[in-house]
Amino acid sequence: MQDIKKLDFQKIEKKWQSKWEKKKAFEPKVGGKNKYYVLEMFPYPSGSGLHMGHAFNYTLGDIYARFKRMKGYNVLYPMGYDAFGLPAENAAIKEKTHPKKYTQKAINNFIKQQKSLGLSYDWTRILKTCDPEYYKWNQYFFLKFYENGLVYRKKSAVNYCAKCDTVLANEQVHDGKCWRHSDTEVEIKQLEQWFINTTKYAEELLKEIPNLNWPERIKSMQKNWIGKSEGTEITFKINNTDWKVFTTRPDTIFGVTFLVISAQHPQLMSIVTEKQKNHVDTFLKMARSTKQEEIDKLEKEGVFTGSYALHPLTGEKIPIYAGNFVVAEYGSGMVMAVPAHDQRDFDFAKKYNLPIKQVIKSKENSILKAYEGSGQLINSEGFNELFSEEAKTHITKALEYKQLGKAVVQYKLRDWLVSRQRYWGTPIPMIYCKECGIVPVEEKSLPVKLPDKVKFGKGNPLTTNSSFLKVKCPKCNSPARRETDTMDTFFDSSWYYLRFTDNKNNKKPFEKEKVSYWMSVDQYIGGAEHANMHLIYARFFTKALRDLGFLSINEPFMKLFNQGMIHGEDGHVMSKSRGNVIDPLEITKKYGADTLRFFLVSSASPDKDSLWSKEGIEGSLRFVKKLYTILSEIKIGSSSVKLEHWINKTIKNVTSEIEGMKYNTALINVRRLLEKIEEEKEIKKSDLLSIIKIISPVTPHIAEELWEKLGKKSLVSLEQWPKADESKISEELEAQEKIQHQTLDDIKNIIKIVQEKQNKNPEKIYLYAIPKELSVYNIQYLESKLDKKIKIFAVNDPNKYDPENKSQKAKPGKPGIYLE
RNA sequence: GCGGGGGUAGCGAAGUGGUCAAACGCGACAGCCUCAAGAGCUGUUUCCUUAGUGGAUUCGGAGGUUCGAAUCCUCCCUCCCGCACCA
Repeated sequence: MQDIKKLDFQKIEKKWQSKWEKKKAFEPKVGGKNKYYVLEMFPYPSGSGLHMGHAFNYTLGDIYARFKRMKGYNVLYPMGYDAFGLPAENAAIKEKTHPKKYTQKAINNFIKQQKSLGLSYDWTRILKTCDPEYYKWNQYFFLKFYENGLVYRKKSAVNYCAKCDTVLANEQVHDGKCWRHSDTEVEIKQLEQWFINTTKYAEELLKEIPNLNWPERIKSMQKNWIGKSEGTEITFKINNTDWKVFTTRPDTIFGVTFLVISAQHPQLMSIVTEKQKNHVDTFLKMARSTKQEEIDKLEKEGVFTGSYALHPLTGEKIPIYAGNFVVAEYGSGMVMAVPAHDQRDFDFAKKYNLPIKQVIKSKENSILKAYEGSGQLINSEGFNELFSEEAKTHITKALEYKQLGKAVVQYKLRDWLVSRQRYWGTPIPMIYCKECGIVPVEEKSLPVKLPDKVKFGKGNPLTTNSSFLKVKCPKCNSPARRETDTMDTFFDSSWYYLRFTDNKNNKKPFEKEKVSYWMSVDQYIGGAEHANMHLIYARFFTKALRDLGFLSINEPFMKLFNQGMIHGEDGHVMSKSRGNVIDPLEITKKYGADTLRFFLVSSASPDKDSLWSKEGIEGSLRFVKKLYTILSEIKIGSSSVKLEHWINKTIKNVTSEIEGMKYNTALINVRRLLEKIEEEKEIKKSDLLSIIKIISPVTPHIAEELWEKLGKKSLVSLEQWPKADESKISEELEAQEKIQHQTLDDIKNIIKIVQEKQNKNPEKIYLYAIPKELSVYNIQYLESKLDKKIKIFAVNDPNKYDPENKSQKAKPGKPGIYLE
């Protein structure tokens, strides 16, 4: 019996999945007022297939898409594959196959698994970024960016991962290590690379954050990443050349007693004197060999360069040190040190016996610590008595007047390094000509196709294909060399949501009309790990494309939802090495897709982490079966007033809870409703249909099956979401129901006590209600629950049977009770 | 250090000023069903007390506001996540 039921679910799922596809149920067209775009972060198709996190992510989106569709929206809900990338290339090499083959196989597997979950994607809009039809537009945008000064090539200190064998963007370095290899220190190399001018949009990226309906933590992460600080850029003369220094505390300028230049500063050697050269070299050797982990605990160290700078306001000679604690890439890589008012400078000064000059009044006259707060200026000729805030302005103005400084804004955000020395990515459409220099590929020659035939081994595989490598210069026709670097795959994922709106267009990346209709994405769903990567790049792209006339929106994703993580039964993150991985496909086979979907969204609020549990999935199976059984077996007739109350109340609650993505509590309401239905003999058909509708986003397969069983020819997935009839909701009725339950509990309690204490087994029950409430008690219900005879009297009934005068105990909402 | 989010009954998890000893699930226990097991069904699940009552103690800890606090305020402890010598 068990097994047959399980098999039924399997069959039902297959049946409806193919019906949805045949009937093109989920393929929207441009048009209509209420568009709604639901999107999950598209997956990287790994060879190991879908994991539970994917299943969870897509279930969340699917429920939402189905709900919005039934609410009458024209819903765009597409799926694609972030198919380029290093892991595929490496995996393919390992398996001695081609990345293209490897990826295609992985994608096919993903599609199969996603379909088996019953996800309502518009499969005609599918896209994969490794398709030339897609990456052609990557190249096109790259050229457009180049034309508009948003792409440039520059030699600079870049991050390099030896395991990836390529350079990385700043965002891909986590804690000094490669984002893919947490055991690999990133090396700093001086290389010439392609950059995208993301910092041009730093201010706008920051400014718009408060307007986004995103989780706070993602917003704060982006804010920190962009890292705006306002301050003053001050010029110090060193050997008659200008050196700039950035500070947020120009009010402390009279407290500067030395300067510190970063040990990694490219021009460091130019200010090191002959005499100090040896010292500096020794120091650099030591500083360079320091590992990232040690930097945390590292003491501030430095060495005198031998040079002095002139103080811009006092003209004093200020010694310059090279230091290990100054970040080369931020500001100008050199800082002015004010030991009295900056703890780091203080530590440094103490260590090397440098003077400490107080310029801000502080309450405590401590010499153990720097006073970092603001206050009234002292020892600052011409600015004494001023408070920090006004002093900042005045001093900056004074510097501006002397042309030795200006107010500036600094960001931590760096330009996006996009070139990668790897094969499996979009070729960068550039050509190097000996005569003409860097020449962009002409638009009509796009796409620059990734050649299949390359040798994998050391270095960039693209250099091994000479017919790819050797080209003619588009300008002068002389022999030239093609760029062999490919693009960071985050380039691909920065605009895929736009391509979904018009994925088959082979003349343009997308039609403006279509993109204007569908964008922005109304609900985006994905993990938090992309806060400072994909989500920043995509925002940048949208703004850049807007300014190039492709779009008219400012932000790609208005609402963002971060799902929690599904942990293994042991409480740890699911991982192969821990052996706690649960494969969604296996679960679907064993318990059915509806059960898996139900389980994933019922155990906890979807934004929180939750635990996989065998008992949990089995509990979900029990419920889904029960749901199906009860709804398919209940007699069609009329609904009681009580049932109507519960149905409408449930519709009302479930609607608002799904809207707010509180699927877990929505399902609790459904559970309660089912209990109420169980207590009934029959139900009105239209009520039953409404119930099937509200369960259909979460358990779509059994919903369709039940819908069909009731003689419906349509798809419930495309039906109108029911509206709660407020007039049927009666809190009074619910209160009365509570009284029944309370009375039932009371009687049971008394029976128990009587049985235990008096060893009697009462057979008859007498209730004494206050006259007004006589009709509130449902004697039939109570009798059926207790399997005993019950008589009810009004407390003032002169003929009542009440040997122990229990009627005196009666209160509103509580009858007197006598048993015998 | 900075920023964000948590700590609720055996476990998971709702609840953000009264209707809260606190939904729901899981587990556990008891009963029914059954030859038996599972499934299913019914009930119990902070403690004491009790013919349905009354009381005590609970929502990380300590204080406070309030007629009233899991919910608001202050301080502290603790866990998770992100950034981190950014001048």
